[in-house]
Amino acid sequence: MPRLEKSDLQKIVGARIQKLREERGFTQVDLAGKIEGVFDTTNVSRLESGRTNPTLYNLHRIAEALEISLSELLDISEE
Amino acid sequence: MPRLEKSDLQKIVGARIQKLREERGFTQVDLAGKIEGVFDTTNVSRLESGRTNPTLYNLHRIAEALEISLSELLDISEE
DNA sequence: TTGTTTAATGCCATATATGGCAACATTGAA
DNA sequence: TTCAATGTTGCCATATATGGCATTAAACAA
Repeated sequence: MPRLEKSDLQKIVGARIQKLREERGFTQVDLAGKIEGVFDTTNVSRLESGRTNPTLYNLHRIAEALEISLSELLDISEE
Repeated sequence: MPRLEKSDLQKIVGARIQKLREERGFTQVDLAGKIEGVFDTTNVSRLESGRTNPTLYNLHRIAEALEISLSELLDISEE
């Protein structure tokens, strides 16, 4: 399969975050609230829709809030 | 174990990149050259030393260059 | 209908990741 | 010694992630 472009990677990871969030019955506001420290709900929406290129630390904080490891959050081998 | 702070996470991931790079016998210049597109060697040094908070796409490109999955690159369960 | 919840989006300001280059120190080979 | 290779750091400019807020729209309930 071809190289994953930046925007495609963002979309895949964003869709994965959304799927994991919905599986837990969280709204975007819920998720932002569970994330350690400051995290704007606007950012949840942007990340889930793949509009931005998230940082390591934010991915880590999202994984924490979803109670999953960073490695599992970024396991996109099924995509 | 306590929450991982931002700078600690950066250091752990940076050390992991360095370890994987050295296992492959690459210099920082080699690694930067193997990364798809533009990637400055200065950035390799900064990321390995944990001074910056890398983005998803750059972590993906580094994983590609190291011929490892993104998920494996970020598997820090041993740290 | 009206009101609420949820999510997306536009805008702006700020913080910071990165590119790029120069300077420097260290190491080891010639 | 001199030279090259390697890595770090400081600096600056640019790109972009994020915070924060307002607006909009859809879905649904009262």
